[in-house]
Amino acid sequence: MSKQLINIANKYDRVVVLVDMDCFYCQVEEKYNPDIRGKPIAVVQYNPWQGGGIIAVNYPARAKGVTRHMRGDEAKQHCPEIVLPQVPQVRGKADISKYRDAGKEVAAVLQTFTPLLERASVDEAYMDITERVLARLRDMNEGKFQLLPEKLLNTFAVGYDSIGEFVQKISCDLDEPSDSQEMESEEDRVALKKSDIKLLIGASIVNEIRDAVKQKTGYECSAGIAHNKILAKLTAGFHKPNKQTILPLKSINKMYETLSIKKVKGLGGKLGDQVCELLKIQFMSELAKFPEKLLQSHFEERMGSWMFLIARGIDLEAVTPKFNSKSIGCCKRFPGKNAILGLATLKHWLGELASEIQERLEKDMDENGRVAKQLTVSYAQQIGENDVSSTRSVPLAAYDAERIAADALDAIRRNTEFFLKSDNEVLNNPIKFLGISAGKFEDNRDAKKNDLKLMFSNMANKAAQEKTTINLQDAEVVPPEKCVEKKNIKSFFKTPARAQDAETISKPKSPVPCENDLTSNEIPEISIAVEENEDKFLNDTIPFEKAGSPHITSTSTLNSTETGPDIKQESSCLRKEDMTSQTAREDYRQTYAEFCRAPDLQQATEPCPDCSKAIPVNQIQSHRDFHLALQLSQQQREEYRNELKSKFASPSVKPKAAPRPTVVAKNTQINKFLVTAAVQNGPASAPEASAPCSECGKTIASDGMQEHLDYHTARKLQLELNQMEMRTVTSSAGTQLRKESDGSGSKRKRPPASGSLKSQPAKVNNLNTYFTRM
DNA sequence: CATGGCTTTACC
DNA sequence: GGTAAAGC
Repeated sequence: MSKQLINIANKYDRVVVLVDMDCFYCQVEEKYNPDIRGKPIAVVQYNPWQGGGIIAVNYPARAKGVTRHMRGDEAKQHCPEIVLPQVPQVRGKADISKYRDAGKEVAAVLQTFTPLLERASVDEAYMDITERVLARLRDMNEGKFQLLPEKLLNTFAVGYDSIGEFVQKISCDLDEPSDSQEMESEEDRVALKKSDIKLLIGASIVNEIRDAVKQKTGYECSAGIAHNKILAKLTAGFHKPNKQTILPLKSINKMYETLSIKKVKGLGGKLGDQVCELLKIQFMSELAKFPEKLLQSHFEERMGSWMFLIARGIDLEAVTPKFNSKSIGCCKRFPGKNAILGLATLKHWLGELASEIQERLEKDMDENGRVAKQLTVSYAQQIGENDVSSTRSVPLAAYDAERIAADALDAIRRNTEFFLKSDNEVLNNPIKFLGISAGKFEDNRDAKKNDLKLMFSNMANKAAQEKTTINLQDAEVVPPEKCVEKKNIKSFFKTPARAQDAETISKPKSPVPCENDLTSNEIPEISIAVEENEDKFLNDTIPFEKAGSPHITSTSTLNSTETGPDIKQESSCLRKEDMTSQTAREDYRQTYAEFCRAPDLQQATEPCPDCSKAIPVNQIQSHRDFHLALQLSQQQREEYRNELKSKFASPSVKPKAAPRPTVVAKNTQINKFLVTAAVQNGPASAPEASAPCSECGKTIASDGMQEHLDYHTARKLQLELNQMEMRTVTSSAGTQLRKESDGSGSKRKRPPASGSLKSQPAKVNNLNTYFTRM
């Protein structure tokens, strides 16, 4: 289920808006602390190092030269009177729920204007307002609506000095059919003009949207108005704050001439660098000189097509309704000497993260009637010089912090063969980053509520989606029945046996009204869309056993196999005190053994004959193998074959550390693989260290690593050879296969947004009187 | 050690 | 499923 695309025939038919809150975190702070309104403000994140990291700067502060990427102290130098509100700190980490809630509040207002709202981040949302534009156009033609100048306050048009100039130009076009210098057909000219009119009307609607946001939430925002998402996003940045910008079709080419490729969303990172370097270009206009095939050959097939189109101002990605995020997670870094060294510390932070997750998941269940089914834990370990990150997923059994923490720990431990040093309390490899996230949400509303009406409504919606129409009626969906029997649901998912759970259940919930209620009545013809509605409803009939089916993981093995009951007890003891006292939490380190422990003794080494570096004696053999492998990588392709064959013939390389059954050749370049191997297992490796295998992710003791990697190398070589042979023999079959898997989901067509301008002769002359007045 | 803490997406 | 990249 990749991105929904619209039909290319409709590439200019939509009116797409990107609403972007101006320095949002600062606005939130200003709203709740009127004393600081209008002053220079930068929101900083807790870290006391040099005054904390700045994550948002308001415009008065920007005027003084304060930027992101500054620390609080530096900001003070530029602007001594600056106010530096702190992101709240809960459970020893930043807590941004304040801003999340504020973002939701804004999105709820936006949603009253169209169900085609796609939240892109906490402070950004795309809207497809095509339907509203067409409706207004009809009203104008019927004389029910007049586009007055005040509807276009704070509006700009790319390529024009003022919006008035743009309006003037549109009306001139209307009057003078002969636009000499361009070789356009009459039909093209009319279409172009109509697209401008739609954008202009769109701008008037966006002004109303922004007014509503300001009036209902107090927040200001900027917006870009264009025919697609990429351009809307780009355009929103042209005039800020509290302004809006139109991108007329005809201005795209001129704008592209000076627009750096790296400004385009998706090309701002390494890919953009690659594009610029490989093609020796810098601006978007230059990108249009390359044929699609060439772009596809340099990059991925899909990416090449995307680039080809966006170089022409075309982006077919649909605005897909989305209000809630698909995953809920939190994480924390432990840089430098903050690295987690001991099991007890690890448990501590997993507990904190899990606790936050539980809280947010419960809130999410209340608000959205859904439950997460998957838990993903990610972590980065320091191994030698570099940090190696991994993620592992397990079923999410219950919204229970202790269970989540235990399962997360279990997942880490299961993935790491030499997790602990011999004393069973100090980690072999320090942890520099920890994250827990929950996803794979399933609907959790009572099956009883799935009455026929709801079913029908959603099936109709599904059918409509398959027909891939967008209009308001079709997008209309019964809003999620929130707050339905949540207690029952909750008690089902919890194991009441646990004392903590009982507590949570009895904890009174504040009777928060559904946020949609606040605004949904304002504009009666629009109702609220449910995110990803189709398939989920079909699953609603599945009985609860499935949803709540106990995931029998080894909480018990956790106690028995590893550390024994002591640490677990210590940890839970500590937790209870932690919850009550902030200072107790800060002192957690004092109680942990690993902080009082002497470092391990160094192991005996011997110089390597090849590189003369000191290598632990028990690793010298594999280290020399490593040199051998490097040599091998420098030889020619033909030699790989021979090398491979001899390698397989010899029994010295065999899969000793049992690999996963589904090892796939990831890097087609063998050199790349060998380089990675060198970095991870090179001479820098600490004695007794273990490392995750760069290929299968499994943690392997360093002295066994080389053999393990050799195994992968051999396997890769074999796979590559196989692929080479396959390609030469059956190259056509390969392409067929790719097409088949690509074509099904991704290129779903969508017919024109109903009633494109072509089908409706716009009585543009009515506009004329207004236009000339501007 | 030094933006940090998010979230999403595409690819393998 | 896991990783890397991207962007706010």
